[in-house]
Amino acid sequence: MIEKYLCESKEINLSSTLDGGQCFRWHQFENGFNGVINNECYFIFEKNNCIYVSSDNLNDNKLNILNDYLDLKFDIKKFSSNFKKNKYLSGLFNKYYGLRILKQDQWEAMVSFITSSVSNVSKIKKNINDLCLNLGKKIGNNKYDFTFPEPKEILEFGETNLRKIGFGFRSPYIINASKMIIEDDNFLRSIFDLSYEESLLKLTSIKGVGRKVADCIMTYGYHRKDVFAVDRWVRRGLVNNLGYNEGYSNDKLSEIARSNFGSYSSYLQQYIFYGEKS
DNA sequence: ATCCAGGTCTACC
DNA sequence: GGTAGACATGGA
Repeated sequence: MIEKYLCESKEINLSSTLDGGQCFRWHQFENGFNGVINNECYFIFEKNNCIYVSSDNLNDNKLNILNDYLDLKFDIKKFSSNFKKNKYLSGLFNKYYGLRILKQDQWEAMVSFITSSVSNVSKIKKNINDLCLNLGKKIGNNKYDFTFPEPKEILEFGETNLRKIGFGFRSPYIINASKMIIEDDNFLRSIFDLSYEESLLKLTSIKGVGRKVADCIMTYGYHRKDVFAVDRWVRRGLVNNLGYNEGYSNDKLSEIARSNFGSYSSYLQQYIFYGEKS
């Protein structure tokens, strides 16, 4: 295990970022979190006001991957300075400074957010980790060091077994998504090249993916910053604290917020979500 | 116990 | 284009 410096502690808040509802398989251990990126295990931790990472064969390439995954190049200070006039938003930035949006794997994000519908973070975590424990390959010594299963592996596991491990009515959606990805091996990759509207259309062609889930997939899996996912929590923030019309549907609110905030959308949404939940 | 959870689909107006 | 009801399950 090699250990390397990543950044100062103030640059990233590990618990709100790695365990704040945008991803579901980083696990707290002592002063940090264990997790998997690109089928490799990492431990990210805090020590002496700095963030470090340890991992096997931690070379420059893996360090770059990690910097990218954690979105460390994103300038939170510059971003948040655009909203100093707004009491609610500047309050969120003061309170949760260091919360970042992770650049996650597309397939994992897709399955995770199909699973998220009418669920809660602790149950989504249970579902997603059970899926990996049952179907993933063991790649490390910690309890949750498993790969995320490929579409083929999930398809072979089948709807009945997904129901058995607690995915409920989302089970057929995940099976169907697996089929679509297998039948069109360019499906996931192609979305990187599409406009927002085209991406939305393509993602919502998957059963179980509506606008909200599609927005989450684009935000966390495709790393788009011009996306404003509106769920029941973000809705509360928009309506109660930013003066948005209570009569509007979540879809409409998402559309309006997105046009108001442009490339600031995803990060604003993340701070609002975290703030409303806390 | 009863309610609620990062919604979506279907059927129908 | 908008909306009741159904949908599985587990945590609080």
